Amino acid sequence: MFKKILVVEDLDSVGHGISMMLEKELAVPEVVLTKYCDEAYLKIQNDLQNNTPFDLLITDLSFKHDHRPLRLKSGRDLVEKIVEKGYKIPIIICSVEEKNTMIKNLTDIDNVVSYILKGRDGLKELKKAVCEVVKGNTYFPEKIITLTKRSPSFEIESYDVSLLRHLSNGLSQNQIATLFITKGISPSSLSSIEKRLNKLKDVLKASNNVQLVANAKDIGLI
Amino acid sequence: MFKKILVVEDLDSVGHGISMMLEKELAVPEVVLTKYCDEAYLKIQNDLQNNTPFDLLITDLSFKHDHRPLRLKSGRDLVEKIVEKGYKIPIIICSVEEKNTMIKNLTDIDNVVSYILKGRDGLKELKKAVCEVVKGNTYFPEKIITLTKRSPSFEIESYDVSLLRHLSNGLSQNQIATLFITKGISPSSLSSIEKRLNKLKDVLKASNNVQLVANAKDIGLI
DNA sequence: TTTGGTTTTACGGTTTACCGTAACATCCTG
DNA sequence: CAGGATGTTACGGTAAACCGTAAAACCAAA
Repeated sequence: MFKKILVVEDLDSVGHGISMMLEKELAVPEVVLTKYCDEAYLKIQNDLQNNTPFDLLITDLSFKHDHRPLRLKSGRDLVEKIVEKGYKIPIIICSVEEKNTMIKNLTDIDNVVSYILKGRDGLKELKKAVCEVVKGNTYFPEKIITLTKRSPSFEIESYDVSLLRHLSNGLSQNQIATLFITKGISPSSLSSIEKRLNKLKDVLKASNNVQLVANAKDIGLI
Repeated sequence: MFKKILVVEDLDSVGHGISMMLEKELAVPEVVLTKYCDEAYLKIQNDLQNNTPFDLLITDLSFKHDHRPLRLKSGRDLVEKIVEKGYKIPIIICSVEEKNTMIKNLTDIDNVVSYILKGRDGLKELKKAVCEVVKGNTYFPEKIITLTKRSPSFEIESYDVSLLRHLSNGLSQNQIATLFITKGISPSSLSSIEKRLNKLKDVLKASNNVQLVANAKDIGLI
């Protein structure tokens, strides 16, 4: 079994349930529980540098925001940060999120070895997932597979997602263009960004940027 | 302490956390856990007739629906059914639901002696609540009181919500203006709509309409 | 190297959003 | 009624989004 697992979950009731299961039922010697993604990222980074890395990350997706100013506001942000840094830690996502595009985007990531829907048997499913992952397998319940299969065949790349993200964060198309230029992301011209957004508007049936971002949020793309 | 508590919670991870807390920390001898409101109602009714009634009901509000056909689809239905029957069992509601009208409606009910927001310290709060309720008191956290008693400095009216809805549906400010004119909704001028949107941008910390709608979706306003 | 097709970029024009300022209307209070 | 406070509408200028078209750059195969 895993020796050291990090659980990221804001609701203490859920967090206790999960860590209890890991400790009592699966006899994991070290379970670390944190309620913030920022904190989780620091722990992962820290323990990696100290040569005592986590064997597994179990994370929720949506987190309540309180007084604290946060850099990583969701489990998705955390996962993307880990991928960006090239960390090889396996990740099990445990969420109530059922939007298929969101699930598809996440399960496409190599680190994400399992996606568990919080539900009436979520804890049982999570236990099964951990048992499979420790053997080097992935574990995706039937419901997750059907949800992702049914996803639209339009291929929306990470470029499109980042475009929508920047838009939803209040950047103008022009600002995104200059940002992409400085970051060396291509295409970066305003014209190309416009064209790409037009394609997205077509796919997501939106008539302007506002509706585009709204629809993207509705289907869990961002 | 209470002798017999019924916990109604569909997510097993949360349910385990709560019943564990009640049994281990508060030494409640009998904790019954159920995942369906219908089942909960039958148990309450049954044990009352058998002269072994529950001392307390702890219930969630929103429940996932699966294959089972349900008569009571939410915690609210359950509470209202109990009130309708005149059962005197005290009720603690434990939910993520933060909408003030919903909270206000529920906390006005006599049976509802506490409302706990599931959050980072939800379990701790629930423990406090049970300890107060057993003494015959009610327990409403500060946040609940502020949510019900006083509305925020800037009250977001249904007008604002409809404005945001129309925006998210792809209408331009101009189109919304003409729509409001035909519908007789006031204010309807483009200028007023702009002004109202500016206020909303201020409140929701958005720099343009795109971010405004994105943020409104994030906090569940639309 | 040439060719054809795709992607990226450039540009001009129209509409809409954005942001002041100010006039007009309404309501309440002294 | 006068006065102020608030709410609504009007207008003008700048920035950005929107929507064509077309040139330039890129790439793979002939």
